[in-house]
Amino acid sequence: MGYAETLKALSDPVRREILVMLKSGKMTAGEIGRHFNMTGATISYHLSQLKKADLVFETKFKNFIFYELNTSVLEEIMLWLSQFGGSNAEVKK
Amino acid sequence: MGYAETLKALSDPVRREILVMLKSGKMTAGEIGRHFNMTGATISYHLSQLKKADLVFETKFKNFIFYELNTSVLEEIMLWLSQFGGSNAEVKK
DNA sequence: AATCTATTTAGAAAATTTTCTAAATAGGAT
DNA sequence: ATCCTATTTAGAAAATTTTCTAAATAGATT
Repeated sequence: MGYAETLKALSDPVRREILVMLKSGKMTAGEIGRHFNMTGATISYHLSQLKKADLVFETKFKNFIFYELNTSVLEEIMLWLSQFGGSNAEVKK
Repeated sequence: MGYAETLKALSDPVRREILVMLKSGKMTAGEIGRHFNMTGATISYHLSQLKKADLVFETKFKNFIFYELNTSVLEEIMLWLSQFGGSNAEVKK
C-alpha cells in the first residue's frame, strides 16, 4: 500500500519482467519461473514482493497458484508522478 | 537513461523527498542537505543518483551547485506504466 | 598566498536486497 | 497410505546499496 512500496517493487528488473509477462494473462508460479534462470525459491520471493505491493494477486487451483496482474495500484504511482507535472503528462480523470 | 534507471532512482525515499523539495524551485546541495539528518557526503551520493537518472540537473554559481528538477524523464515512466493500461490511467498525447 | 565555505570523491562499514540450498507444506495421483 | 508435483519458507551466502569518515577539489574572501 502506498506508492513507496509500489515503486520499490517496480525497481527490480525481474519483477518488472514478471508484470509484463502477466499482461497476456494469468500464469502459475512455475510457468513464470521457467522464463528465468533462477530457482523457484527466488521467483517465489519476487512474487511475494509483487503481492505485498498489491501489483499481483493469486488464485489457487489444484496444487497450482495462479498469479494475475492488478493494475489498479499503478494509478497511485501515476498520481504521485503527476505532482511533478512534467510538460504534458498527467492522469486523466 | 531508460525507465530502469529512473525507477531505481525513484525507489529511495530520500531521493523522492529531494524531488518533492525541488518542486518549489532550485536549491543548493547544502540547502537540500540541511533537511535531512545525514552527512553532506550522503546527500551528494543521492544527488549523483538523481543526476545519473536525469531526474535533476545542476548549474554552478560561485562555489554553490544548484540542483533543479528535470521532469521530462518522468514521462518515460508514465509511458512504461501505461502499457498496463490500468482502468483509466494513460499518458495524454 | 592563506584561509574559509560548499561540495564531491574515495574507501570502508552498515544495512538491505537478492539469490541459493535444503527442508516444509499442500494437494492430487497411484 | 505413499508418492509426485507445485510452491513456499527458513536460513545462509552473495551482491548491491546506503551511509559514514576523512581527504580532496574548487572557488571566494581576506
